[in-house]
Amino acid sequence: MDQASSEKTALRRGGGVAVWRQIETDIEVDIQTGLYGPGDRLPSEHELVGLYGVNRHTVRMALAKLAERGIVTAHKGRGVFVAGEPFEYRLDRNAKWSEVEKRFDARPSGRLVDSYRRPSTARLSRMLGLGEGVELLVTESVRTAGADLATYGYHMFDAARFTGIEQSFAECGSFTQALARHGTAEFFRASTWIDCRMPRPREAAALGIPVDAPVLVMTYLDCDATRRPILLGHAIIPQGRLRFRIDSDIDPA
Amino acid sequence: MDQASSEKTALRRGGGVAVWRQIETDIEVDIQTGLYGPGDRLPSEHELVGLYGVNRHTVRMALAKLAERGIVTAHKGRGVFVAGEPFEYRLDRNAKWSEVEKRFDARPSGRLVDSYRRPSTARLSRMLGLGEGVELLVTESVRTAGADLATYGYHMFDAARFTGIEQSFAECGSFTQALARHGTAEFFRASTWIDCRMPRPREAAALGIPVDAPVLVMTYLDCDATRRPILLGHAIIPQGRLRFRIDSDIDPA
DNA sequence: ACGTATTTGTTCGTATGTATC
DNA sequence: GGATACATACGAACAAATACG
Repeated sequence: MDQASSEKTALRRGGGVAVWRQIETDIEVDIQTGLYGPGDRLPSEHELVGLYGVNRHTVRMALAKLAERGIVTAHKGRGVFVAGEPFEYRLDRNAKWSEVEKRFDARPSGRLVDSYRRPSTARLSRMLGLGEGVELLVTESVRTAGADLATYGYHMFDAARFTGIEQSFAECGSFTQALARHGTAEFFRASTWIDCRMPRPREAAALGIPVDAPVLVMTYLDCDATRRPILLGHAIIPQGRLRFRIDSDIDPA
Repeated sequence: MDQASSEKTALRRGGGVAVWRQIETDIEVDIQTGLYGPGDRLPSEHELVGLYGVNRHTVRMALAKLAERGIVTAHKGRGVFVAGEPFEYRLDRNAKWSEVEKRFDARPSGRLVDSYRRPSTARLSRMLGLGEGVELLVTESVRTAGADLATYGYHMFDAARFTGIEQSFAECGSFTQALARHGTAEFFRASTWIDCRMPRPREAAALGIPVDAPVLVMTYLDCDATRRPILLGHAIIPQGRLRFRIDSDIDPA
C-alpha cells in the first residue's frame, strides 16, 4: 500500500543499521506482540523475500540470528517455527534461582567463575545496611537450568559476615545452600530492579550468546526473615528464552 | 594483577566487537553495580587511557556513547560525571504512564503516531478475554515526561468496544483520559512482562536514541475494576534513564 | 510407490562499503 | 591518508529433507 511492491515495513538502507538486522528486529517484534505465537510457522524465506524486497541471503541472516538466540527454530523442508513460550521468571518475594532450578527438576548448577574483595561505596553500604568503608566480597558465577537457560551473576556480600561463602558456593553450586551453611536458612527477595545493556565479552562467552545481542540485568536485594539485608545481586540474563513477569495481586476495593 | 601493565579488564581485539564498545559496556557495568554512583566523577580520560591501554580517541568514543544515552554528562574542564539516579518505574497495580507524568508535574503528552486495525490471534484474544477472529484496534504513540524520559507505545484494544479511542487519545494525549471518555473511569495493572531487544529505526527516531542501543520492552495487561481486560500494551523504553522496580510487600510470617 | 513442488541448507561468485590500523 | 580486513548485499545454482496428491 505504501510504496512499490508489497513491502511490509520501511527498510532504511545506508542508515547505519544493516538490513538483515532490521528484519531480525521486525520479526522479533511480530513475535513479541503476538502476531506470530509459539509454535507458529513463519512465512517461508521466499515469502519474506517478497515481503521485504531483499535477497534471500539477507532474510536467512535475520533468521539465523533469531535462531541463535533460541527465538525460532528452522527445520529443513518444513519451515521456520516460533519457539515455545519463553520461561517466565516471576518476581515475588520467593524469587531465587534455586526456584527456577526446581521448576526444571534440575540440580544446583552454579559454577564459580571468579571472586574478589573490594571496598564498599556509600551507596552499596546503605543498601546492604553496613558501615561505610566495609569490605565487600564479590563473586562471579554462572548458573544454568534446563537446556537453554543460563545466567551470569555478580553477588556482593559483607565480607566479614560471610567469609568463605565463595568456597561454599563452589562446592555446592547454590547460594541458597551456601547461605544455609553460613547460618541463613531462609532469605527473601525484598526489591528488584530491571534494566538491560549489551553483554561483556566474558559474559557472552560464558552464556553462549552472541556479543551483539542485548541482555537483561536484574539487580536485587535479598534479606533474611528479620529483613536484614543478606546480599546484593546482579543477574545477567540472555534475552529471548526468558522474560520477567510481575503480577499485581488485585485485591478488589 | 592479570597481565602486562595496569589494564583493568581483558579487552578482546579483533573479536568482532569494537574496543570502544567494550569500554562503554565496562563503564556502564561499573555504574550499574555501584562502583560509580550518581554524581560521581569518572576517572579522567587520561586515567582511563592508562587503565585500558588504548588511545584517547577510543576512550572518548566510549564516553560519547554513554553521554548520548544520558548515563554520563561531560563538563569541559571539570570531568565526566555519572548522571543522577535513573527514574524508577514502579510495577504495581497503579502502574500507568499518567502516574509517571504526575511525578514530573507534567501534562498529558501523548502523541498519536499511527493507528490501524488487524484481526486478533488466538493468543491475543485469550489474553484480552475476547472471541477468536475479533478485530483489534492498534495504536502507536509517543509519550514523554520530564526532559529525557520517553516511551514508544503499542496499544491493542477490542475494536468494537473502544471504537474511536484513537481519536480521543489524539485529542487529549492520555489513555487514562481517553478511556474515561469511553466509559472506563478506572483501570489497573494486572500483569506485566519485561523483556528487551534492539529498537526499530522508527522507534529510535521517535525516541531520539541511537539505533545501536537496546531498549526495554514492557508488555502489560490492564483491567477494569471488575477484572475485565481493557487493553494489552507494549511500551518501548530507552535504556539508561529509567529502570523498573518491583518491591515485594514483605508481610512477615 | 512415485513424482513433483516446497522449503531450508550449502557453495560458489561479485560488488560495495565501512571500520580499523 | 592509504591499505587492508571485514561486513554487507545481491545473484545463481544445487543438495537435502519434507509434504502431498
